[in-house]
This record gives sequence, structure tokens and C-alpha cells, in this order.
Amino acid sequence: VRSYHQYCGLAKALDLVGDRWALLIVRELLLAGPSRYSDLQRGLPRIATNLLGDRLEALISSGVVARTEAPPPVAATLYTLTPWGEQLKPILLALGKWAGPVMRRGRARGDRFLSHWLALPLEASLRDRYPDRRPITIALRMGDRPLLVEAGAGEVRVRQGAVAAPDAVIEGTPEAVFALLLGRIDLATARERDLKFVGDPSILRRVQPRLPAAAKAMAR
Amino acid sequence: VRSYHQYCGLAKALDLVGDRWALLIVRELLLAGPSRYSDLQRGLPRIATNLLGDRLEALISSGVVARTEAPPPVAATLYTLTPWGEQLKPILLALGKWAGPVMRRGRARGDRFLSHWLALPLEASLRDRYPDRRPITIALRMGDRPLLVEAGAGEVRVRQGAVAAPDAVIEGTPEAVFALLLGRIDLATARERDLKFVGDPSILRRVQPRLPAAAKAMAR
DNA sequence: CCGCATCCGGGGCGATACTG
DNA sequence: CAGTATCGCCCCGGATGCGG
Repeated sequence: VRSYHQYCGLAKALDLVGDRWALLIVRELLLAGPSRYSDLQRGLPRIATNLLGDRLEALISSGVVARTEAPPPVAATLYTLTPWGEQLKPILLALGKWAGPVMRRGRARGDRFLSHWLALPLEASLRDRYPDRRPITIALRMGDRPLLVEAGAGEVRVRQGAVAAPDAVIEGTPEAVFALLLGRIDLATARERDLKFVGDPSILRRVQPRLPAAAKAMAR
Repeated sequence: VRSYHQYCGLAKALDLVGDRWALLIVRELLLAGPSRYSDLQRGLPRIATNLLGDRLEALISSGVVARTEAPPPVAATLYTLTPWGEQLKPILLALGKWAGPVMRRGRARGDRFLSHWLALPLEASLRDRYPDRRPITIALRMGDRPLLVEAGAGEVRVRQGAVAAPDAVIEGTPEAVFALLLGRIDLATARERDLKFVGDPSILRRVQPRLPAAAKAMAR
């Protein structure tokens, strides 16, 4: 709300999205698409309702977010990112990746976790390493709502939802599921951390960005 | 200083560098390298000295910034980015680029400007389009301190300083100099905006990312 | 319920003064 | 030059209220 009054691109960007909660609101809109006020509240634990209102108004007046009215059947006001706002996506991903060292320390006491928060970094990290094989689906259970990892034709998508017969099911703590999918630990290590895996373990190689660190000890 | 308490990469990143002034301090350290306390103050107009102290301490304790002691001749404490902190560079560049539409509106009344703030976005935008020709130097005068654009061997560097015999000298408002170098306006238009150019105008093509918009009217 | 608006206590922020 | 100390103020956070 308060400007730096500097003619500098970074300072101007921070004038717009540097206020507390602003970028997290953008995150929610990126992850969930058009959202209602209460959807945003659910995705932003501990945000004060007046702040959500203030930030939305500021983001709208600066052209990052747009307010749209939903069609009559379910009349509701929806908030969406403008095309300009969507261009923040790679920046949010880069910031999340930059904080990797902190995330790897694990969940601090008092940290809240919503499973869809991992959708963006996962989608950015995973690869479809065998584009010619048939599409596969991996179901993730690690928080409030289930996620689906879908790989096929060289693309990987991570979205909220469930499916009748996934090719594999992974259930465990966010840290363990994330580390396993990224190949930072192997399945045996993950199982020691109470992770449950159902399906053919070789399916992990389909999406892992790197091989499970077998020679992990050597690197240390 | 106050955490979001969310197990999410973006939230963790904002816990570290989301506080007011934090990213601007990182900007100064990126632009100027190891800096003294008062150097930082000069580069951050209107920052309160207690905030600078608080932020530096927080950034140090989180491993983004390091405090180093300068060698005896000029005994002084210097602040530097850690390797981890330097990895914020592409993110700061992306944020600055994202704010392009706001910058293009020009300098708002009350906006302060320091010339070195443009070094990063310029270096990120310019190209050496004729790597085989001899290196060239363009001097920029548009604010408090002169900048140098050096192109050669396919690389472009923008740094603070002056040189005896530059191949060209550009002097004018930040907006005009920036727009000319980026090829958004041609030299005639720039001169209408009180920009002074000394040297061979063809040197501009050496570094411009795109050709001066001759058919600018058509695009509107 | 959903979508806010209002009120209020506490602390982050900003400006100034002060000290080694 | 390099910070620390002090003091308002306003932003932030939490709770409550209230119309649609």
C-alpha cells in the first residue's frame, strides 16, 4: 500500500505485489484458477478477512487480478488473474525453488500444509521421461485433498482430484512424497519414513527428474 | 520477521525476503557488490536506519547476506551476498521485467532515481549482436553517477564508472536513454525528448535487442 | 453460508536523536 | 562512519457483525 517512490523496476513490482499476503493470493489464484472469496480464505490459513479484502482491491486496481461475476446458476463473484498477473507464475516458481534449502529442513512445528501448494513445484520439477509410452496417473495422498500426477505425451500435469484406478498410489508426509517423486530418496528410504506405495515402483522413473540417489553416501 | 507458518516454498521464501526493503537491499548488494552500511543507505533513499540494521541482521541470520571485515588499510565492515543470496538475481530481474508496463508510464512525481538501478535490467536486455567486431563502450549520463555499457565478444556488461574516450555518449532522462537503448524509440524521437547523443548512431545496433520501431504507428 | 465492513490491540515501520 | 535507542503512527492480525 505504501510505495517506495523509486523509479526502478524491482521497486515498482514490490509496490504492486510486495505487500504481505499479496503473492500468496496470486499463488492461490494460479493453483485454483477463478476462486471465490471463501475459497481464497481456505487456501490462506490465518489471513485476516480485512486484509484479504484490501489486497484484492489493491491487486484489482493495479491490474493484476480481475473480479468477474459468475453465471446466474450459482451467482457468485469470482477472482481471477489477469494475463499480466499470470506472468508472475515463473517468478513464484523460482522463489519456491530458491527456498528449497528451507523446505528440505522439513516441516517446522506450527507450519500448516495444504496439499495443493505442492502442485506447482511438482509440475515444474517432474518430467515425462518416456513420452512414447501410454499415459499414466499417480495418486498422491498427503494432506487435505488428493492430488493427481498425470504424465503422457511428454507432458506432466499435477492437479487436484482423484481417479478410480490410478497406476500407483503414494501416501505419506509431504516431505517424504516430495522427496521420493524428485528422486532425492529411494523407495526403501521413503518406506522407513512411513510412506505407503501401491503399484509398480518402476513407474517412478517415468516422472523423476533425476535417479534416486543410490550413491548418496558418496556425495557427502 | 513474522512467518506465514506455511509449509510451502513460496511462503518460506517470503518469510526470508518478503519483508519490506529486504529485496531492495539484495538489489543493492547485487549491483554494487560488497558494500558498507552507508553505501547501502545511499542506494536506498528513505530507508530508516533501524530498518536497515534489522534487515541486515535478519538476512545474515538466514544465510542470504554475509558480514565480512575489510582488510586493515581501510578497516570497515562490508556486507555481501552469499552464493545462495546471489541466486536471487534472476528473480529480481524477472520482477523488474514484469513491472515493465509500470516503468513505461514514466517517472511518477516524487520518484527518486539512481542511475545504477538501471544497470541490471539493461545488462539483462542488451545483446552483443556483432561478436566478431572490436569491443565498444557507450557512456551513459542520466542521473547521479555515470554508467558504462561495454559490448564485446558476445557479452554485454553494464557497470558504474567512466572512461576517457567512449565510442558514444548518451545523456538524457532515464526513460529516454532506456527506451533508445532498447530500441523502443529511434534517435530522432529521443532527441525530441531532450536526449543528447554523441558518436556514430549505428553503434546502437550493436547492442539493441530489437530494431528501433520504425513502423511504430502501424502497431497502434 | 458467502462476501465483505467495522472495531481494536499489538507490533512493524518510519523519522529523529544519540553514541562509540 | 556505523550503527543503537526512542517514540508515534499506521499496518497487520484477530474477532465480531451484518446484509444478501
